[in-house]
Amino acid sequence: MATPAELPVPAEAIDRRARRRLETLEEILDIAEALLREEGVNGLSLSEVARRLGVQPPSLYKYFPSQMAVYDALFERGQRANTDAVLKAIAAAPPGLPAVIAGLEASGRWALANQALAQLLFWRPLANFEPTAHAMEPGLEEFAELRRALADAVRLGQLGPGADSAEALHVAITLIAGAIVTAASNEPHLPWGEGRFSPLFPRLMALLPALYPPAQARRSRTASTGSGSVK
Amino acid sequence: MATPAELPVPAEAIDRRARRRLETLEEILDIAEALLREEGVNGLSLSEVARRLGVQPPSLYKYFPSQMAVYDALFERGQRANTDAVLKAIAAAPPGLPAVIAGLEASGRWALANQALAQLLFWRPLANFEPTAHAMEPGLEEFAELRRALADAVRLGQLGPGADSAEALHVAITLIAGAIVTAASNEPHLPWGEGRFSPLFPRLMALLPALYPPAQARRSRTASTGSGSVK
DNA sequence: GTCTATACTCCGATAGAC
DNA sequence: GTCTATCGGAGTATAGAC
Repeated sequence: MATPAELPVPAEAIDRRARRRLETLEEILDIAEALLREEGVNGLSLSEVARRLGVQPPSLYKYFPSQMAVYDALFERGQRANTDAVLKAIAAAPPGLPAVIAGLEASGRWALANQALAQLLFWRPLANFEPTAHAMEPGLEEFAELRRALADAVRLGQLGPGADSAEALHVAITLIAGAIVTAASNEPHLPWGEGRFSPLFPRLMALLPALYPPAQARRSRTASTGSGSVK
Repeated sequence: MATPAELPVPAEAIDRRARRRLETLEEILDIAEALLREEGVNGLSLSEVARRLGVQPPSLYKYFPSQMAVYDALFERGQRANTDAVLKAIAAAPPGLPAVIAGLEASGRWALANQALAQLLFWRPLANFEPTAHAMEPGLEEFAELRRALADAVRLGQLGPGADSAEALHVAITLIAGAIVTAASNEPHLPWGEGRFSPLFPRLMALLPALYPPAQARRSRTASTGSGSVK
């Protein structure tokens, strides 16, 4: 099991060791994530992680220098998972506005299904915890991809030129964030699509063309009565 | 200082004692609120409260039966403060849609200025804490008042008849909640009105007439080109 | 209604042997 | 990279004297 110290260590063994180390890192984060799910966003205890991993607490410090480093890794993991859900939904939807809507909805579904991690990402429930720039990166990628989808929507004539802007991205994010936080605070046990709040999401998305009306819509709206009503 | 036990206690003394007790209760909550502000929503420690109050921790149990009871009182206090801000803004604004907007904006200002309390109200960052119905009551009052203001807006022709509904109230709440949570998570140190998110609030409010267009707007919109754009 | 004393559990983190 | 041992606290809550 242990490599005798006096023998030269073959390169494969180093790889194996590195791989094993990565596996342990992931295992620690799996346990930490489960703990957050069970105990709430402030429920991470390194002692409990060690207990579940079957090691003594000091051993964890070979993998993470502090509790906050674990939180930071969880933050990055959450950003990664949320971003993956969004990118996947965007890729699967027709380009343009449908992709924007699909991406935002995927973010909402993910957040309600992972509320403790979502709180870590979307608010700041822990004093003295500031995510590192590295942990934030997936979120930037998500923002960039949503903005690309908005630009597609402008190109396709689904939204007006103003939608190709940082402001439009922020509006879209505000709409999904509102749906998430109202659902989570008022109906934390209901999944996306049930209750009084998350079902409003399609109506909120219909507001994007109202805020950034495409040229055709402007013309057609003046030609027909009552089309000013959104959905 | 202490009333001798063998003497009959005058009624004023009982009142004084009750008043003094209420004062202490408020003082405890003041300290607890300050602690939340300093340490985050999960930073309430009864030992620290006792330290700052200048008593020993066990003494606090004469006022609150448990830590969760303190959290519940803080929850109610937050609801009360937020609701007061909203009601005051509604009362000071012209009735109808301006009152709705003023009320929601007041809620946003309060939330950004009291983020730890706001997290307690608007998300569920603490495992094993469920606010009591009593602590929720001010929130219900706020919802009812906002809905009255929406009904006024319908009566005044500022919004269409659909705005006199629970759904419209939920939409309005979703919009302000989105503004709050995006500002708090992305720019926690900026006050309301600065940064990339809370300044979008007026544009979001302009979406209410887009969702629930009043009769006149429908007519005037068909008569003029380009007015389909919101704001 | 205050205190002392205490029971009990828990935590994050470090030193140093192996 | 694991462990034991330990530091140096933290905390909530209760019992009981005064």
